Amino acid sequence: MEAIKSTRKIEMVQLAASLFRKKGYFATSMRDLANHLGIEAASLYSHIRNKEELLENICFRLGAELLESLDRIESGSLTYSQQLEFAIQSHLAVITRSPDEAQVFLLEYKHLTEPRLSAFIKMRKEYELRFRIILRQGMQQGEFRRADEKMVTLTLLSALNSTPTWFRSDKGMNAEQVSAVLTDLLIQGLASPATPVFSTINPSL
Amino acid sequence: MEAIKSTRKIEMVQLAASLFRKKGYFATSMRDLANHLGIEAASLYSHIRNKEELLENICFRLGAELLESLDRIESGSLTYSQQLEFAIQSHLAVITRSPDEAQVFLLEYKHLTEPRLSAFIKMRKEYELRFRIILRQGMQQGEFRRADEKMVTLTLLSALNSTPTWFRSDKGMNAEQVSAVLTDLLIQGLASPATPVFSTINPSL
DNA sequence: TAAACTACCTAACGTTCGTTAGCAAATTAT
DNA sequence: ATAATTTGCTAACGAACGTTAGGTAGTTTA
Repeated sequence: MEAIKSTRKIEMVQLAASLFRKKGYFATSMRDLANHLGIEAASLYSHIRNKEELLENICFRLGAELLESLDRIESGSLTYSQQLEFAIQSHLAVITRSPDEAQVFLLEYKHLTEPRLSAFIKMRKEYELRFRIILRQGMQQGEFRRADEKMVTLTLLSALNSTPTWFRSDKGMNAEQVSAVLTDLLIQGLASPATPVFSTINPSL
Repeated sequence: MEAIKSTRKIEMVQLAASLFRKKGYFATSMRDLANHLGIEAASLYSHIRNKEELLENICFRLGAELLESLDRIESGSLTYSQQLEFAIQSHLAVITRSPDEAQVFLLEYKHLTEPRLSAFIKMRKEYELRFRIILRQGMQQGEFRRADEKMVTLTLLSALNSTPTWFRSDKGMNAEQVSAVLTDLLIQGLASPATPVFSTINPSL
Protein backbone atom coordinates (compact mmCIF):
# COMPACT_ATOMS: atom_id res chain seq x y z
CA MET A 1 0.00 0.00 0.00
CA GLU A 2 3.07 2.21 -0.27
CA ALA A 3 3.54 4.87 -2.90
CA ILE A 4 4.94 3.97 -6.29
CA LYS A 5 8.20 5.77 -6.94
CA SER A 6 9.91 4.60 -10.07
CA THR A 7 8.42 5.47 -13.43
CA ARG A 8 9.42 2.04 -14.70
CA LYS A 9 7.18 0.45 -12.11
CA ILE A 10 4.26 2.63 -13.21
CA GLU A 11 4.85 1.42 -16.76
CA MET A 12 4.76 -2.15 -15.54
CA VAL A 13 1.51 -1.73 -13.65
CA GLN A 14 -0.18 -0.06 -16.62
CA LEU A 15 1.01 -2.73 -19.02
CA ALA A 16 -0.07 -5.41 -16.56
CA ALA A 17 -3.54 -3.86 -16.42
CA SER A 18 -3.77 -3.98 -20.19
CA LEU A 19 -2.63 -7.62 -20.40
CA PHE A 20 -4.61 -8.81 -17.39
CA ARG A 21 -7.70 -7.28 -18.95
CA LYS A 22 -7.17 -8.79 -22.38
CA LYS A 23 -5.92 -12.25 -21.42
CA GLY A 24 -6.74 -12.67 -17.75
CA TYR A 25 -4.40 -12.73 -14.77
CA PHE A 26 -3.30 -16.36 -14.94
CA ALA A 27 -3.05 -16.40 -18.71
CA THR A 28 -0.61 -13.48 -18.55
CA SER A 29 2.87 -14.76 -17.74
CA MET A 30 5.74 -12.75 -16.38
CA ARG A 31 7.53 -13.57 -19.63
CA ASP A 32 4.62 -12.01 -21.55
CA LEU A 33 4.93 -8.86 -19.53
CA ALA A 34 8.68 -8.73 -19.87
CA ASN A 35 8.58 -9.22 -23.64
CA HIS A 36 6.22 -6.27 -24.04
CA LEU A 37 8.71 -4.16 -22.11
CA GLY A 38 11.66 -5.50 -24.11
CA ILE A 39 13.39 -7.05 -21.11
CA GLU A 40 13.85 -10.49 -19.53
CA ALA A 41 11.31 -11.91 -17.10
CA ALA A 42 13.76 -12.01 -14.22
CA SER A 43 14.42 -8.30 -14.65
CA LEU A 44 10.90 -7.49 -13.57
CA TYR A 45 11.90 -8.45 -10.05
CA SER A 46 14.20 -5.46 -9.75
CA HIS A 47 11.04 -3.37 -9.59
CA ILE A 48 8.37 -5.53 -8.03
CA ARG A 49 8.29 -8.18 -5.34
CA ASN A 50 6.07 -10.62 -7.23
CA LYS A 51 3.26 -10.94 -9.76
CA GLU A 52 0.48 -10.36 -7.27
CA GLU A 53 1.89 -6.96 -6.37
CA LEU A 54 0.89 -5.81 -9.86
CA LEU A 55 -2.68 -6.99 -9.38
CA GLU A 56 -2.75 -5.49 -5.90
CA ASN A 57 -1.63 -2.09 -7.15
CA ILE A 58 -4.27 -2.03 -9.86
CA CYS A 59 -7.16 -3.15 -7.68
CA PHE A 60 -6.50 -1.00 -4.64
CA ARG A 61 -5.60 2.15 -6.49
CA LEU A 62 -8.85 2.09 -8.42
CA GLY A 63 -10.83 1.19 -5.32
CA ALA A 64 -9.38 4.16 -3.50
CA GLU A 65 -10.26 6.46 -6.39
CA LEU A 66 -13.85 5.30 -6.41
CA LEU A 67 -14.25 5.71 -2.66
CA GLU A 68 -12.77 9.18 -2.76
CA SER A 69 -15.19 10.21 -5.45
CA LEU A 70 -18.07 9.31 -3.15
CA ASP A 71 -16.60 11.30 -0.24
CA ARG A 72 -17.04 14.54 -2.11
CA ILE A 73 -20.65 13.77 -2.99
CA GLU A 74 -21.80 12.73 0.47
CA SER A 75 -20.20 15.72 2.14
CA GLY A 76 -22.22 18.25 0.16
CA SER A 77 -25.84 19.17 0.88
CA LEU A 78 -27.60 17.67 -2.12
CA THR A 79 -30.91 15.95 -2.70
CA TYR A 80 -30.66 12.20 -3.12
CA SER A 81 -31.50 12.56 -6.77
CA GLN A 82 -28.59 14.91 -7.19
CA GLN A 83 -26.34 12.65 -5.15
CA LEU A 84 -27.21 9.77 -7.44
CA GLU A 85 -26.58 11.82 -10.53
CA PHE A 86 -23.18 12.87 -9.24
CA ALA A 87 -22.36 9.36 -8.06
CA ILE A 88 -23.13 7.95 -11.49
CA GLN A 89 -21.10 10.62 -13.19
CA SER A 90 -18.05 10.34 -10.98
CA HIS A 91 -18.14 6.56 -11.17
CA LEU A 92 -18.15 6.78 -14.94
CA ALA A 93 -15.41 9.40 -14.87
CA VAL A 94 -13.13 7.08 -12.90
CA ILE A 95 -13.68 3.97 -14.99
CA THR A 96 -13.57 5.65 -18.39
CA ARG A 97 -10.32 7.36 -17.40
CA SER A 98 -8.77 3.97 -16.53
CA PRO A 99 -10.66 1.36 -18.54
CA ASP A 100 -8.02 -1.37 -18.28
CA GLU A 101 -7.62 -0.94 -14.55
CA ALA A 102 -11.38 -0.83 -14.13
CA GLN A 103 -11.91 -4.13 -15.89
CA VAL A 104 -9.17 -5.75 -13.82
CA PHE A 105 -10.69 -4.27 -10.67
CA LEU A 106 -14.05 -5.73 -11.63
CA LEU A 107 -13.08 -9.14 -12.99
CA GLU A 108 -9.59 -10.16 -11.96
CA TYR A 109 -9.62 -9.16 -8.29
CA LYS A 110 -10.58 -12.71 -7.36
CA HIS A 111 -7.04 -13.86 -8.03
CA LEU A 112 -5.76 -11.86 -5.10
CA THR A 113 -4.77 -14.13 -2.22
CA GLU A 114 -5.40 -13.60 1.47
CA PRO A 115 -5.22 -11.30 3.30
CA ARG A 116 -5.47 -8.92 0.34
CA LEU A 117 -8.53 -10.62 -1.09
CA SER A 118 -10.58 -10.03 2.06
CA ALA A 119 -9.38 -6.44 2.29
CA PHE A 120 -10.39 -5.86 -1.31
CA ILE A 121 -13.83 -7.39 -0.89
CA LYS A 122 -14.38 -5.28 2.20
CA MET A 123 -13.46 -2.15 0.26
CA ARG A 124 -15.74 -3.05 -2.59
CA LYS A 125 -18.64 -3.85 -0.26
CA GLU A 126 -18.20 -0.48 1.39
CA TYR A 127 -18.45 1.24 -1.97
CA GLU A 128 -21.57 -0.70 -2.93
CA LEU A 129 -23.11 0.03 0.45
CA ARG A 130 -22.60 3.77 0.13
CA PHE A 131 -24.13 3.70 -3.32
CA ARG A 132 -26.99 1.66 -1.93
CA ILE A 133 -27.61 4.10 0.91
CA ILE A 134 -28.13 6.91 -1.55
CA LEU A 135 -30.71 4.77 -3.33
CA ARG A 136 -32.39 3.75 -0.07
CA GLN A 137 -32.74 7.30 1.11
CA GLY A 138 -34.02 8.40 -2.28
CA MET A 139 -36.62 5.65 -2.18
CA GLN A 140 -37.70 6.62 1.31
CA GLN A 141 -38.08 10.23 0.21
CA GLY A 142 -40.20 9.10 -2.71
CA GLU A 143 -37.69 10.40 -5.23
CA PHE A 144 -36.97 6.92 -6.57
CA ARG A 145 -39.21 4.08 -7.55
CA ARG A 146 -39.41 1.62 -4.69
CA ALA A 147 -37.71 -1.71 -5.45
CA ASP A 148 -35.39 -4.28 -3.97
CA GLU A 149 -32.38 -2.23 -2.87
CA LYS A 150 -29.72 -4.80 -3.51
CA MET A 151 -31.07 -5.57 -6.94
CA VAL A 152 -31.24 -1.94 -7.96
CA THR A 153 -27.76 -1.17 -6.66
CA LEU A 154 -26.04 -4.05 -8.39
CA THR A 155 -28.00 -3.65 -11.60
CA LEU A 156 -27.15 0.02 -11.73
CA LEU A 157 -23.48 -0.55 -11.02
CA SER A 158 -23.30 -3.33 -13.59
CA ALA A 159 -24.81 -1.12 -16.21
CA LEU A 160 -22.22 1.55 -15.42
CA ASN A 161 -19.38 -0.93 -15.32
CA SER A 162 -20.08 -2.21 -18.79
CA THR A 163 -19.10 1.15 -20.24
CA PRO A 164 -15.43 0.27 -20.87
CA THR A 165 -16.51 -2.64 -23.07
CA TRP A 166 -17.97 -0.36 -25.72
CA PHE A 167 -16.73 3.14 -24.99
CA ARG A 168 -13.64 4.41 -26.81
CA SER A 169 -12.78 7.94 -25.81
CA ASP A 170 -11.14 8.70 -29.15
CA LYS A 171 -14.25 8.37 -31.28
CA GLY A 172 -17.87 9.35 -31.03
CA MET A 173 -18.99 10.58 -27.66
CA ASN A 174 -16.68 11.88 -24.99
CA ALA A 175 -16.93 10.69 -21.41
CA GLU A 176 -19.23 13.49 -20.27
CA GLN A 177 -21.68 12.93 -23.08
CA VAL A 178 -21.80 9.23 -22.28
CA SER A 179 -22.37 10.11 -18.68
CA ALA A 180 -25.30 12.36 -19.46
CA VAL A 181 -27.01 9.91 -21.79
CA LEU A 182 -26.47 6.95 -19.48
CA THR A 183 -27.71 8.84 -16.44
CA ASP A 184 -30.83 9.75 -18.33
CA LEU A 185 -31.37 6.21 -19.58
CA LEU A 186 -31.05 4.62 -16.16
CA ILE A 187 -33.10 7.19 -14.30
CA GLN A 188 -35.82 7.90 -16.82
CA GLY A 189 -35.91 4.45 -18.35
CA LEU A 190 -36.06 3.17 -21.85
CA ALA A 191 -39.73 3.89 -22.43
CA SER A 192 -40.61 6.87 -24.51
CA PRO A 193 -41.96 9.65 -22.26
CA ALA A 194 -44.88 10.29 -24.58
CA THR A 195 -46.28 6.78 -24.85
CA PRO A 196 -46.24 4.52 -21.81
CA VAL A 197 -46.95 1.41 -23.81
CA PHE A 198 -45.46 -1.16 -21.51
CA SER A 199 -47.77 -3.35 -19.53
CA THR A 200 -45.30 -3.84 -16.66
CA ILE A 201 -47.09 -7.13 -16.14
CA ASN A 202 -44.99 -10.08 -17.16
CA PRO A 203 -46.64 -12.68 -19.34
CA SER A 204 -45.58 -16.21 -18.48
CA LEU A 205 -43.04 -17.73 -20.83
CA MET B 1 -20.75 -29.50 -31.38
CA GLU B 2 -22.01 -33.08 -31.02
CA ALA B 3 -24.54 -34.21 -28.43
CA ILE B 4 -23.41 -35.19 -24.96
CA LYS B 5 -24.27 -38.81 -24.22
CA SER B 6 -22.76 -40.00 -20.98
CA THR B 7 -24.17 -38.68 -17.72
CA ARG B 8 -20.65 -38.61 -16.27
CA LYS B 9 -19.64 -36.14 -18.92
CA ILE B 10 -22.60 -33.94 -18.06
CA GLU B 11 -21.48 -34.00 -14.43
CA MET B 12 -18.03 -32.93 -15.52
CA VAL B 13 -19.27 -30.03 -17.61
CA GLN B 14 -21.51 -28.78 -14.80
CA LEU B 15 -18.74 -29.04 -12.24
CA ALA B 16 -16.36 -27.34 -14.64
CA ALA B 17 -18.84 -24.48 -15.03
CA SER B 18 -18.98 -24.06 -11.28
CA LEU B 19 -15.19 -24.07 -10.86
CA PHE B 20 -14.48 -21.97 -13.93
CA ARG B 21 -16.93 -19.41 -12.60
CA LYS B 22 -15.50 -19.33 -9.08
CA LYS B 23 -11.78 -19.54 -9.84
CA GLY B 24 -11.45 -18.79 -13.53
CA TYR B 25 -10.53 -21.12 -16.38
CA PHE B 26 -6.75 -21.07 -16.01
CA ALA B 27 -6.84 -21.18 -12.24
CA THR B 28 -8.91 -24.36 -12.39
CA SER B 29 -6.64 -27.34 -12.96
CA MET B 30 -7.65 -30.73 -14.24
CA ARG B 31 -6.52 -32.07 -10.86
CA ASP B 32 -8.96 -29.67 -9.15
CA LEU B 33 -11.77 -30.95 -11.28
CA ALA B 34 -10.83 -34.58 -10.74
CA ASN B 35 -10.60 -34.18 -6.96
CA HIS B 36 -14.11 -32.77 -6.81
CA LEU B 37 -15.31 -35.84 -8.68
CA GLY B 38 -13.28 -38.18 -6.48
CA ILE B 39 -11.14 -39.48 -9.33
CA GLU B 40 -7.65 -38.99 -10.74
CA ALA B 41 -6.89 -36.26 -13.25
CA ALA B 42 -5.94 -38.70 -15.98
CA SER B 43 -9.33 -40.40 -15.65
CA LEU B 44 -11.06 -37.30 -16.96
CA TYR B 45 -9.67 -38.12 -20.36
CA SER B 46 -11.84 -41.22 -20.65
CA HIS B 47 -14.75 -38.79 -21.08
CA ILE B 48 -13.36 -35.67 -22.70
CA ARG B 49 -10.72 -34.92 -25.27
CA ASN B 50 -9.13 -32.02 -23.42
CA LYS B 51 -9.77 -29.13 -21.04
CA GLU B 52 -10.99 -26.76 -23.70
CA GLU B 53 -13.77 -29.14 -24.65
CA LEU B 54 -15.34 -28.39 -21.27
CA LEU B 55 -15.25 -24.66 -21.90
CA GLU B 56 -16.51 -25.17 -25.44
CA ASN B 57 -19.49 -27.19 -24.26
CA ILE B 58 -20.48 -24.59 -21.67
CA CYS B 59 -20.14 -21.59 -23.97
CA PHE B 60 -21.82 -22.97 -27.06
CA ARG B 61 -24.68 -24.71 -25.29
CA LEU B 62 -25.65 -21.50 -23.53
CA GLY B 63 -25.23 -19.47 -26.68
CA ALA B 64 -27.55 -21.81 -28.53
CA GLU B 65 -30.15 -21.56 -25.78
CA LEU B 66 -30.10 -17.78 -25.90
CA LEU B 67 -30.42 -17.65 -29.68
CA GLU B 68 -33.31 -20.11 -29.63
CA SER B 69 -35.15 -17.99 -27.12
CA LEU B 70 -35.03 -15.08 -29.54
CA ASP B 71 -36.36 -17.19 -32.41
CA ARG B 72 -39.68 -17.66 -30.68
CA ILE B 73 -40.04 -13.96 -29.98
CA GLU B 74 -39.22 -12.70 -33.45
CA SER B 75 -41.53 -15.18 -35.13
CA GLY B 76 -44.67 -13.94 -33.34
CA SER B 77 -46.59 -10.79 -34.25
CA LEU B 78 -45.79 -8.57 -31.30
CA THR B 79 -45.18 -4.88 -30.82
CA TYR B 80 -41.54 -3.95 -30.26
CA SER B 81 -42.32 -3.13 -26.67
CA GLN B 82 -43.71 -6.60 -26.19
CA GLN B 83 -40.78 -8.14 -28.05
CA LEU B 84 -38.40 -6.35 -25.70
CA GLU B 85 -40.33 -7.47 -22.63
CA PHE B 86 -40.25 -11.07 -23.81
CA ALA B 87 -36.60 -10.84 -24.83
CA ILE B 88 -35.64 -9.55 -21.38
CA GLN B 89 -37.66 -12.22 -19.68
CA SER B 90 -36.39 -15.12 -21.73
CA HIS B 91 -32.82 -13.90 -21.41
CA LEU B 92 -33.23 -13.81 -17.66
CA ALA B 93 -34.90 -17.21 -17.68
CA VAL B 94 -31.92 -18.77 -19.45
CA ILE B 95 -29.22 -17.22 -17.29
CA THR B 96 -30.96 -17.71 -13.95
CA ARG B 97 -31.58 -21.35 -14.84
CA SER B 98 -27.84 -21.83 -15.50
CA PRO B 99 -26.02 -19.18 -13.50
CA ASP B 100 -22.62 -20.89 -13.51
CA GLU B 101 -22.73 -21.56 -17.23
CA ALA B 102 -23.92 -18.01 -17.83
CA GLN B 103 -21.00 -16.44 -15.99
CA VAL B 104 -18.55 -18.67 -17.85
CA PHE B 105 -20.26 -17.78 -21.13
CA LEU B 106 -19.89 -14.10 -20.28
CA LEU B 107 -16.43 -13.96 -18.74
CA GLU B 108 -14.36 -17.03 -19.56
CA TYR B 109 -15.14 -17.44 -23.25
CA LYS B 110 -11.99 -15.50 -24.10
CA HIS B 111 -9.89 -18.52 -23.20
CA LEU B 112 -11.27 -20.44 -26.14
CA THR B 113 -8.66 -20.83 -28.88
CA GLU B 114 -9.17 -20.53 -32.62
CA PRO B 115 -11.22 -21.44 -34.51
CA ARG B 116 -13.70 -21.80 -31.65
CA LEU B 117 -13.08 -18.31 -30.34
CA SER B 118 -14.08 -16.67 -33.61
CA ALA B 119 -17.14 -18.87 -33.90
CA PHE B 120 -18.18 -17.94 -30.39
CA ILE B 121 -17.71 -14.23 -30.93
CA LYS B 122 -19.73 -14.45 -34.13
CA MET B 123 -22.55 -16.19 -32.26
CA ARG B 124 -22.52 -13.63 -29.51
CA LYS B 125 -22.50 -10.72 -31.95
CA GLU B 126 -25.49 -12.22 -33.69
CA TYR B 127 -27.36 -12.35 -30.42
CA GLU B 128 -26.50 -8.76 -29.56
CA LEU B 129 -27.49 -7.64 -33.02
CA ARG B 130 -30.92 -9.23 -32.82
CA PHE B 131 -31.48 -7.63 -29.45
CA ARG B 132 -30.33 -4.35 -30.92
CA ILE B 133 -32.69 -4.58 -33.85
CA ILE B 134 -35.65 -4.84 -31.52
CA LEU B 135 -34.46 -1.68 -29.80
CA ARG B 136 -33.84 0.11 -33.09
CA GLN B 137 -37.27 -0.68 -34.43
CA GLY B 138 -38.86 0.34 -31.15
CA MET B 139 -37.03 3.66 -31.28
CA GLN B 140 -38.10 4.27 -34.86
CA GLN B 141 -41.71 3.55 -33.91
CA GLY B 142 -41.41 6.01 -31.03
CA GLU B 143 -42.01 3.33 -28.45
CA PHE B 144 -38.56 3.75 -26.94
CA ARG B 145 -36.56 6.77 -25.97
CA ARG B 146 -34.13 7.60 -28.75
CA ALA B 147 -30.49 7.02 -27.80
CA ASP B 148 -27.25 5.51 -29.07
CA GLU B 149 -28.27 1.99 -30.10
CA LYS B 150 -25.04 0.25 -29.24
CA MET B 151 -24.88 1.90 -25.84
CA VAL B 152 -28.42 1.01 -24.97
CA THR B 153 -28.07 -2.58 -26.13
CA LEU B 154 -24.90 -3.30 -24.21
CA THR B 155 -26.01 -1.43 -21.11
CA LEU B 156 -29.28 -3.33 -21.07
CA LEU B 157 -27.60 -6.70 -21.57
CA SER B 158 -25.01 -5.94 -18.91
CA ALA B 159 -27.71 -5.07 -16.44
CA LEU B 160 -29.46 -8.35 -17.19
CA ASN B 161 -26.24 -10.33 -17.07
CA SER B 162 -25.40 -9.15 -13.60
CA THR B 163 -28.40 -11.03 -12.22
CA PRO B 164 -26.50 -14.25 -11.37
CA THR B 165 -24.16 -12.26 -9.13
CA TRP B 166 -26.90 -11.46 -6.63
CA PHE B 167 -29.84 -13.71 -7.43
CA ARG B 168 -30.25 -16.97 -5.52
CA SER B 169 -33.32 -18.89 -6.61
CA ASP B 170 -33.72 -20.56 -3.24
CA LYS B 171 -34.42 -17.42 -1.24
CA GLY B 172 -36.42 -14.25 -1.68
CA MET B 173 -37.73 -13.68 -5.17
CA ASN B 174 -38.16 -16.37 -7.77
CA ALA B 175 -36.92 -15.90 -11.30
CA GLU B 176 -40.20 -14.60 -12.65
CA GLN B 177 -40.53 -11.98 -9.96
CA VAL B 178 -37.00 -10.80 -10.63
CA SER B 179 -37.84 -10.66 -14.27
CA ALA B 180 -40.90 -8.50 -13.71
CA VAL B 181 -39.16 -6.06 -11.39
CA LEU B 182 -36.08 -5.77 -13.55
CA THR B 183 -38.09 -5.26 -16.72
CA ASP B 184 -39.98 -2.48 -15.01
CA LEU B 185 -36.80 -0.88 -13.66
CA LEU B 186 -35.05 -0.83 -17.01
CA ILE B 187 -38.02 0.27 -19.05
CA GLN B 188 -39.63 2.76 -16.70
CA GLY B 189 -36.42 3.91 -15.07
CA LEU B 190 -35.41 4.55 -11.53
CA ALA B 191 -37.23 7.85 -11.15
CA SER B 192 -40.44 7.85 -9.21
CA PRO B 193 -43.41 8.18 -11.61
CA ALA B 194 -45.03 10.82 -9.43
CA THR B 195 -42.14 13.21 -9.09
CA PRO B 196 -39.83 13.75 -12.04
CA VAL B 197 -37.16 15.42 -9.95
CA PHE B 198 -34.16 14.71 -12.12
CA SER B 199 -32.67 17.49 -14.11
CA THR B 200 -31.37 15.18 -16.88
CA ILE B 201 -28.77 17.86 -17.38
CA ASN B 202 -25.38 16.82 -16.15
CA PRO B 203 -23.50 19.26 -13.98
CA SER B 204 -19.78 19.26 -14.69
CA LEU B 205 -17.62 17.41 -12.16
C1' DT C 1 36.27 9.78 -6.35
C1' DA C 2 34.19 6.39 -3.89
C1' DA C 3 29.82 4.54 -2.57
C1' DA C 4 25.21 3.54 -3.55
C1' DC C 5 21.61 2.76 -6.47
C1' DT C 6 19.16 1.65 -10.87
C1' DA C 7 18.16 -1.38 -14.36
C1' DC C 8 19.15 -4.97 -16.65
C1' DC C 9 21.46 -9.72 -17.68
C1' DT C 10 22.26 -15.26 -17.71
C1' DA C 11 21.37 -19.50 -15.62
C1' DA C 12 18.79 -22.25 -13.19
C1' DC C 13 15.60 -23.94 -9.36
C1' DG C 14 11.47 -26.52 -7.93
C1' DT C 15 6.62 -26.86 -8.95
C1' DT C 16 2.59 -27.39 -11.42
C1' DC C 17 0.41 -27.97 -15.63
C1' DG C 18 -2.25 -30.64 -19.45
C1' DT C 19 -1.88 -34.77 -21.40
C1' DT C 20 -0.56 -39.69 -22.96
C1' DA C 21 0.29 -44.72 -22.58
C1' DG C 22 -1.03 -48.83 -20.98
C1' DC C 23 -3.76 -51.51 -18.02
C1' DA C 24 -7.83 -53.40 -15.07
C1' DA C 25 -12.31 -53.94 -13.28
C1' DA C 26 -17.10 -53.42 -13.68
C1' DT C 27 -21.19 -52.87 -16.28
C1' DT C 28 -24.05 -53.32 -20.39
C1' DA C 29 -25.37 -55.18 -24.89
C1' DT C 30 -25.59 -59.05 -28.13
C1' DA D 1 -21.40 -66.48 -22.49
C1' DT D 2 -18.99 -63.23 -24.66
C1' DA D 3 -18.04 -59.03 -26.71
C1' DA D 4 -18.14 -54.13 -26.17
C1' DT D 5 -18.39 -50.13 -23.52
C1' DT D 6 -17.74 -47.45 -19.52
C1' DT D 7 -15.03 -45.88 -15.88
C1' DG D 8 -11.34 -45.79 -13.48
C1' DC D 9 -6.16 -46.56 -12.18
C1' DT D 10 -0.61 -45.75 -11.99
C1' DA D 11 3.26 -43.77 -13.93
C1' DA D 12 5.25 -40.56 -16.39
C1' DC D 13 6.26 -36.98 -20.21
C1' DG D 14 7.72 -32.39 -21.74
C1' DA D 15 6.52 -27.71 -21.32
C1' DA D 16 5.61 -23.62 -18.94
C1' DC D 17 5.34 -21.31 -14.77
C1' DG D 18 6.96 -17.83 -10.89
C1' DT D 19 10.91 -16.89 -8.77
C1' DT D 20 15.91 -16.69 -6.94
C1' DA D 21 20.98 -16.20 -7.09
C1' DG D 22 24.60 -13.83 -8.55
C1' DG D 23 26.67 -10.67 -11.62
C1' DT D 24 27.51 -6.30 -14.67
C1' DA D 25 27.34 -2.01 -16.60
C1' DG D 26 25.72 2.87 -16.20
C1' DT D 27 24.06 6.64 -13.34
C1' DT D 28 23.39 9.30 -9.29
C1' DT D 29 24.65 10.67 -4.62
C1' DA D 30 27.92 11.80 -0.70
